[in-house]
Amino acid sequence: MSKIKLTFPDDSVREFDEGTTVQDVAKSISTSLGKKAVAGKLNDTLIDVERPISQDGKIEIIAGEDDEDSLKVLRNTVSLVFGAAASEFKKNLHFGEKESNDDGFFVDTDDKDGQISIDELEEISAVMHKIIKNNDKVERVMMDKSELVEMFKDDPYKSSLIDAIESVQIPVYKLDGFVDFGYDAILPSMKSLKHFSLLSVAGAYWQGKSSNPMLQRIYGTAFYKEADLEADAKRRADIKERDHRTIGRDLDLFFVDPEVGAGLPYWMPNGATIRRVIERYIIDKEVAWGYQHVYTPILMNLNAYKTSGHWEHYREDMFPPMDMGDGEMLELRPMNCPSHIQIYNHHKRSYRELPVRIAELGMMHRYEKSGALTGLQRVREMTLNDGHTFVALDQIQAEFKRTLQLMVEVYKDFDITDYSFRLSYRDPANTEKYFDDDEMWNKSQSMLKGAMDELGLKYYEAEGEAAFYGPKLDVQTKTALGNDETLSTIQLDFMQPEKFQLTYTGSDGEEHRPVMIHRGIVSTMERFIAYLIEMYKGAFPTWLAPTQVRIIPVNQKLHGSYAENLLKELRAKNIRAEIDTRDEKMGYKIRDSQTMKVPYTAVVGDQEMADATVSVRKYGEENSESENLPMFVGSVVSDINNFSRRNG
RNA sequence: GCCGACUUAGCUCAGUUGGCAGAGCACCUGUCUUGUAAACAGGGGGUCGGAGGUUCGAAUCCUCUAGUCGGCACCA
Repeated sequence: MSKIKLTFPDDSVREFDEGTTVQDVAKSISTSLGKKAVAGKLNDTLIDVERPISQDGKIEIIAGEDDEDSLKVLRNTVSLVFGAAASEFKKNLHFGEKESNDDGFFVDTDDKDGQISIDELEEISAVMHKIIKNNDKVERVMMDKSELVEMFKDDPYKSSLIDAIESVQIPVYKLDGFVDFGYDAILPSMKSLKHFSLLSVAGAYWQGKSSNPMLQRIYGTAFYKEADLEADAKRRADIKERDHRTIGRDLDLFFVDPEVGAGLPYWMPNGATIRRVIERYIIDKEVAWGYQHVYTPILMNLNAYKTSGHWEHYREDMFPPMDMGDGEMLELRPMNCPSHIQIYNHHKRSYRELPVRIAELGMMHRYEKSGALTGLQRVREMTLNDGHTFVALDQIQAEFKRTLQLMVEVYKDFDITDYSFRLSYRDPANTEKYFDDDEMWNKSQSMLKGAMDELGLKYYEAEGEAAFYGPKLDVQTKTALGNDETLSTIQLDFMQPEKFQLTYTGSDGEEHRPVMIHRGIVSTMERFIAYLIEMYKGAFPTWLAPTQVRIIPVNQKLHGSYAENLLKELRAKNIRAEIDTRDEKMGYKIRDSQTMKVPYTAVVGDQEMADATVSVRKYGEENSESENLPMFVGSVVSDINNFSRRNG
């Protein structure tokens, strides 16, 4: 028998017989590892413990209870058991795609006789527990693709999945008469399968295409330890507390009223204050960085959007045009770029002016599909912190870097650290969605990539995520619910300058075509504030908090004027302060101030009046401290001025 | 837009087999004059998302419609 060489994580190399399994390898290291091994990783690919290894390579034994890989194997196994249980429960059930990941697992199902309902999950769970109790082993066989094709010839989904598999021999798992394939690894024993739960039912398109039929997706999760499963359930429940819609209501920041328009948010005074602070901040910042801030109309003649390409490529997301009756068609703008092009075009431009940086808090309207609307995260009216820089070809790189620098600086002020860079390219298989110019796309995509490489920044690439006019660098974050969303974006656009025939006069006296860089730093006010609400869990840092100081007089009659005096001093320093004059007990007012997450609660009574102090309680702290008046005012001012960062 | 669930007072939610719409918080009034997370009492407030239907009778059953939520698809 021939030998193979396996390299272990510590770089040691050992020889094994060809056809040895992960199980054998684990046992050869120690008996206990042999027992604990749940899977192996051969050249970084997860494989089953019983899969024979027939080639040299890097090997790793997966034997943990809380690492990503072993959880994935566990969840694979639970989803196999789900398949067995569900097909016992419903006789004509078909299965689509499935996945296990660090959040849990899902299985897509389809049943012409009636879909699985949320109420049936409990019954299916019971069947699963029964299967787990009665079976101690999943049967593993290698099958020829042709055999499998025959076996599943009546199942359109499985047939299609088999079709997509390239190898001739396919590992197949059998459990209780249920046959399935497509798992990288399954647990060797059913012993550790107890702690799972089926979470929810949702629709999902077959193979992710909206033109395909919709299947029922069952979500679930599983852990090795009961405590982990409980902790996960708690985590899922806690997410609601972070949800910007919940906090938005509790702190009276904004509302969306379906009666007056879905996706059209109303900003209450508290939310409006946060927004105003951010708007002032970003305008000041951008002006300091050489942007010229403008105001442009939210309505524009439809012809401009025909010229820009929006009408051709973006119409689905636009509100229908208004027919003014005399041949004039007006359009609610979905983007600000054509407006800023008008600003650029209003004067004849020289190379000496470039880069020309035009910025605006631009209100725009997009007809988002009803199912996409979510609180402030996806709305139909939004105000974008928009900016368009018009540059010469040889200025692209420098301007791109400069914009990124601005972004990083702003993120620091907001303490945003959890994000990743995504280079968004067009989908080469679906080019009709995009402006048609292969050379332009290749050029601009490689320019973006080159700039990122040069900066040494980590990023990932995504096809099909580009704007219709050009590729983008997107800054990706996660919402409280764990969904990916784009916060900031920098986009390269060779198309619109062409369409609008933009020019500048070069040093050679000739007319040249500029390139546009679109960028949004603090996103739309709606999405950005939704993000901040979730990130801060509603406890805004002092510089952003709607109310920065709440003053509570112990007795309105005795301490009211002292409180008024304090209020006057705070407001003289532009601090957003208020007095709680309600006829309530102190404990009630303290509680309310904490619930509303006010950064500073200042209690004033006899003691404070006598010493010219305030009793200050910071948000989230249980103790209060006595501070003299000027010291307190000074500390709030410095807190605001350094963006409430702890280390100045 | 698609699949599923849901929609009862400003908010969170009860409401049995179809039989006089409820609670807590909030709001208003009064009493209490308050020392660091909810004082006490009383009061007002709902065409039960909207439209149609079944029924002697509908918050409850059926149909349509709008919206919300969880996903999917689409996206700042």
